[in-house]
This record gives sequence, structure tokens and C-alpha cells, in this order.
Amino acid sequence: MKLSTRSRYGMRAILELALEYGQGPLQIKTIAEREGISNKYLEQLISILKASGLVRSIRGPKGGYVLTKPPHEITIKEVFSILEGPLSTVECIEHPESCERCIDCLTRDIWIEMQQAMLKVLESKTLADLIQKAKKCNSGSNFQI
Amino acid sequence: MKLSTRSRYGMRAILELALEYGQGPLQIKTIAEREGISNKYLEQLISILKASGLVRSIRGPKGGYVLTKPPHEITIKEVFSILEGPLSTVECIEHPESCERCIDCLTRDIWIEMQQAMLKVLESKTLADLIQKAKKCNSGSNFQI
DNA sequence: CTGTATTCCTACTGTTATAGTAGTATATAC
DNA sequence: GTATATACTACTATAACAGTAGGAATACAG
Repeated sequence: MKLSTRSRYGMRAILELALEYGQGPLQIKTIAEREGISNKYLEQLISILKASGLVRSIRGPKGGYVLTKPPHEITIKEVFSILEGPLSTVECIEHPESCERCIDCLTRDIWIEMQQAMLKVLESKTLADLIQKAKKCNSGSNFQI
Repeated sequence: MKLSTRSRYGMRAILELALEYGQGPLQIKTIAEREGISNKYLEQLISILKASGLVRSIRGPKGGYVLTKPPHEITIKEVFSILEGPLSTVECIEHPESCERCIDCLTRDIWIEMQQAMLKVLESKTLADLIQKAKKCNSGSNFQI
């Protein structure tokens, strides 16, 4: 059940964008530096976020990336599902026809319940909720995401 | 977040054992046939469960596998963690030293919360809970796990 | 109009995990 | 002693992960 770096790095990157929201574009190299992530790899991750429409790019000098919506309108679940791909823990949750014994499948219920518990947490938080906490910490010294 | 076949098949296998609990050993080939899983692959999965102590083997003719504890004493979480490996979604949950920015890591909190929600569901159910439901269904015609 | 800074795109690579298959060794009931 | 079961080890094909690398396209500053 380990999360991929794609999800972890991607989430950190979009949080950086959320912190910067309303203050102009943030560049990949800045994010990469702050987060200690490879420039080139991060580029790919952000392009996933961009393709999803959560993030918009500005090319050329002084370019970078910005959120297309304010942080309080973006749930963690949205971001996570974009980064992680389909969130179904088992195929037959979304495609019951993919398993002929689904109707009676005991295990299916438990996987569904597990998945829903997870998603409920992710749905309940927005980027704004997380960065609010960051800003509190920020009153201290060495704040990082 | 897709579950591996290891987890899914393994869970189904131990549920078959739970259904058979108290009625002598159940053989790999029987489980494999009922569940539509490769004999040889299932053998490996069950050996994982055996190594964990949840399952005991009986060799030779009329041999097979039995649970070492009654189904109501085995939680789904136990089984899942054995099959899936470490359940941490991120390294730093168990080893905070593995990430130098952990203290302030905003994302960490959300992963922890997500993981705990998941585990709470799995902890709350035992094999007995699941097979109880199976037995109800069994009054109908074509019951399967 | 030119140069530079940035994103954009595609392809390549090493490593690891998954999902098995195969063959042989070992124990035991009869 | 033999058939029937598990036990163990090794092998393989495929895919995903986690990057690296290089150059093309674009936009702005001057």
C-alpha cells in the first residue's frame, strides 16, 4: 500500500502552488528546489496536473504554473485521484461485470468499505485546509511543506 | 491504489478455510478450483499465510490447510497486512527519520489520516463476520466467495 | 528582431514488483 | 511402497516506477 512518489511529490508540488496562489506563477525549478525533487521528474508530474485542468502554465521568461481555482475549491481527493490514477482498490467496484462471482463476493464488500473510508478523508480536506496549517507553523522558523 | 492479486486471492483463500473451520483440512486444489486461481500460485500465497502462523498445514494424503485460530479471532487487518506487506502508505509514518522535513510535512498528516481510516475498517471485521454473511447467502442457490 | 528563459514533448533506462510457471524434494496415509 | 499431498527453489514475462536526457516550441525583454 505504499504511495508512489508520483502521488507524494505531486501533492507537495500542488501545495506549493496553493501557497503561492494569487501571487503570480511559480516555476518548476523553484518547486523542485524547495521540495528536493528532480527538476525533470517534477516537470512530468506537473504536466499530469496540468492535463487535468487543476493547473495552468505560463510559458517564457517569468512564466511558471498557477492553480486554476482557489485552494479552497480543490479537494485532496481530486489531486490524489489525478496523480494516483483510478482509485478503485478492485476492478469490480466500478466494473462489476469484470468478475462473474461479484454478486456473492464477500471480499468485495470489505474492499469497498475500506476504499470509501479512505476517500471520505480525502474528500473532507481542501488544499486551503492544509496550507492554513502551514501558515500557522510558518510563524516559527524553518517552515517547509 | 489497486490491490494486488496476492491480497485478493489470499483473502479469498483464507475465507474458504474459515468456512471449513472445524471440518478438517482443505486442500489447495480444492480452493484453487472453487476460486478459479492457479494451483501453483495459490500454493505460494497460502505459504505466506502459513509462515505468519494464521494457517497450519497437514502433509500427505487427506492433508491440506486449516486455520490455527477460530475465524472470529482473526481480523481482516491481520490477514491483509500479512498479504500486502507493510501497510504504511508513506515511509515516514513508521520511520520519521527517513524524511528530514517530516516535522513540518503537511502531506504526512493527510496520508496518516487516510491510512488510519482504512485500517479502522479492516480492524473492525473478523473472518467470522464475513462468513456469517456468506452463510446467509448460502440459503440461496449458487453461493461463491 | 534577437536572445534567453521557460514550458512542452518524446524517448530512453535501470530497478523493482507482480503474477505467475516449472520442477523436484519431502512427508504421510493407506 | 506407492499415491497423494505439501514444501521449496528457481525461473520468466510483463508492467509500473522513478527517474534521465535532449531538443522543440513559445513568449517575453531588450
